[in-house]
Amino acid sequence: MTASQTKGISILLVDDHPVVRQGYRRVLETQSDFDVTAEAEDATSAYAAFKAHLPDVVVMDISMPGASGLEAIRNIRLRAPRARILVFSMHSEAVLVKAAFKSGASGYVTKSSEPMVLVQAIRSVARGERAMSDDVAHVLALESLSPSASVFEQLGEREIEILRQLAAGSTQEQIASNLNISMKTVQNYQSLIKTKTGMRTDAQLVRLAAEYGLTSL
Amino acid sequence: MTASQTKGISILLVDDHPVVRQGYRRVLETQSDFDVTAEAEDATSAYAAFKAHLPDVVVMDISMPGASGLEAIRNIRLRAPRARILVFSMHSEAVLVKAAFKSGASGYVTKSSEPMVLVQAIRSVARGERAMSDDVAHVLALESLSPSASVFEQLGEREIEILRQLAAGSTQEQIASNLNISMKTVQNYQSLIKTKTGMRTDAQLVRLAAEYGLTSL
DNA sequence: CGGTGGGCCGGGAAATCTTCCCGATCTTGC
DNA sequence: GCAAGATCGGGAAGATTTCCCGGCCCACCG
Repeated sequence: MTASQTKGISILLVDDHPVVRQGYRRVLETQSDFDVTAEAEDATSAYAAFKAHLPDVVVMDISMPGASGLEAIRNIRLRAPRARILVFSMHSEAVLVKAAFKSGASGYVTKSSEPMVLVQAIRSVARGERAMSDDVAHVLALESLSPSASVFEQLGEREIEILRQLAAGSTQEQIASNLNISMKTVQNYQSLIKTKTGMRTDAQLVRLAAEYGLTSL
Repeated sequence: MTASQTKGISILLVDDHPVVRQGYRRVLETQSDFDVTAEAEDATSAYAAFKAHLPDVVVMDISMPGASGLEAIRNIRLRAPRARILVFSMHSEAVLVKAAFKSGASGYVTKSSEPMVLVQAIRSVARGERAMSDDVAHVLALESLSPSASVFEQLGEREIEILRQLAAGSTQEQIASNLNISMKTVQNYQSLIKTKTGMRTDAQLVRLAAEYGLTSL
């Protein structure tokens, strides 16, 4: 049923910036066996687009407003376990990379990579392999060696997402609404995050998050 | 000497992400009177590229690693006061926008804008006009209405010092001790600072302070 | 299987922090 | 002297934080 059976690789682009999507297209259309069949601009519409087009590979930025990109990945993989998702992100911090793979991503390429790195990575994941850019591999490799786990190591995915939104300046109410949980739960997580990381104030959390690239600032 | 005299608008692209630069190119090359003559990938090389090509318009992302994009703007305008610089950013916070214009930018367009918005903005700044995307205008307009004209200038010395320590991660208790005042006073200041600046959470205060260079981070 | 551990979700209650009110002092400038 | 404004803090109501608890689901293991 997918377009991949006979010839090219069909691709769904997910990014909230139109111009960046244009950039994907420009790079990808130089490859005759690539076919960009759809685009989506947020996590929620990503699954709809996936269902409608059943692309061979989803190329996705995970730092999008609102719902987490990680959740979108899980969402897609839940209903389509054979989906191949390639994360294309500004950040290469180990926490994020590991979270992405754990959520079901097949590859991870940073936006600072040369365009051809993205192209090669797409081919790899389309073949069912894992792929990542050099810088990501470097980060992961170092991470796997050091027994000194980063502060984030001990944070669950939910905790990381809440920390990210907190650091971005969202109020508890907004976070609760974004994640469809109660404010009480947000408060409990916030408190838990502080004890786990050893931070005492919200301000320290912001700085911690910024240090690890969780927020742009 | 520049290429603009007779026909098209020559453009220098500055962004640290190759793929994003491809996106610029793709959009801009649809315009027959545009001519993307150079690219740069960081703030420091931006001036060199400007000097070498003397483009009519510089399209620049200001959130780049290392040196501040704002500094690059100032750098260019210092030696070439007639340079036209259009900021193209992910963020539209009033502080950033104002800082950009203050540094010498001629326009400000967010990356979430439709591509044609960027195109029109480039034409505007090439004509010597100011230009910005709707969302940026919205933010600035609201800002100009609020009694907090400059958000920051209206803070007293004591308020700024407390904001600085807060943003640095100090607890109320530490601040009170440092300044030899009661915690209650610190709390009152903190509250006052929020209302004056329009920030709602501590996290937003940290980001505000960081954007103004109040804290290193 | 059933048990165990972990992540996720929230209630309860006391402690703490925030907000918005108020008055006090002190300096500055007219 | 007097007004303005910066600094300092109390009081009280409301919101947040902390720490405790139990329930749910899922993955792993004996």
